[in-house]
Amino acid sequence: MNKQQAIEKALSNIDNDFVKALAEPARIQILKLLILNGPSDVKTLTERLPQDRSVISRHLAIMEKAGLLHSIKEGRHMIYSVDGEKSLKKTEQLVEAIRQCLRFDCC
Amino acid sequence: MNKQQAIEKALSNIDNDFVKALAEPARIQILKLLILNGPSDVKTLTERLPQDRSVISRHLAIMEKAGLLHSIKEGRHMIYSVDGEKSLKKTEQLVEAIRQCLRFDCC
DNA sequence: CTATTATGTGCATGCGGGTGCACTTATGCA
DNA sequence: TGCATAAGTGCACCCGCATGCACATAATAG
Repeated sequence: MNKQQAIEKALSNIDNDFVKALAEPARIQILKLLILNGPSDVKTLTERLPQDRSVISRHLAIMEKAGLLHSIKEGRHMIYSVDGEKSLKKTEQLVEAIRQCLRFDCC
Repeated sequence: MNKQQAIEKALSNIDNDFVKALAEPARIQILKLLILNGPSDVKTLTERLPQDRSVISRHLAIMEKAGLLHSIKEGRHMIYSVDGEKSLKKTEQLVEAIRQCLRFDCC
């Protein structure tokens, strides 16, 4: 594998959806609440955030798709919680991508 | 320091400008070219990318402000290159923020 | 069975930001 | 001293997306 292929491979590990999910302050606030209070339903989160319930619902969907959260249905309630394992894995994958690239940068 | 303060402190280490800089595919392409070909001026980068020169110039400014790149002026040319040290530092700061948060998530 | 509650989704709106053109500024060259 | 080249910036345009309202769907309570 040549240099260009190696760099492309490393950069392809930067999950754009994951990074975009982290790039929105409102979503970081949701993350904070979920970590602070544990698994929560949409209504509870909405009561502690300025945005409309529908907005929170959409943010949660984005974050779940990105691998930050997972959800379970409990009757009428959707309980969202941090997917710690997958989040950490994705984050470390990001660091590794950057590391691999920087390894080429000096040569 | 209580739990909420600890989480807020950890999350405040998520540099929004840095994450946003990584969240744009066009900027990842620029990063790729800089790693592959080493320090380059704006014109050279533009010749290998579909966007207008002014667009590339603005992306470079954003990336420099985010800590991904640094630049030196050489006559008429602005030479941009990857700031490996700072990039890696910022990335690891991001992982550490996530790690600290997840530490609270289970308890 | 009906009313209420929780959630998701279609739609319209506004804003941030990526994009390109034209212009300006700075620097090197003849 | 002109002239060409490199880079940054003001401006306009447009797209993506966050936001909120209204409506639809699902599920529980009475």
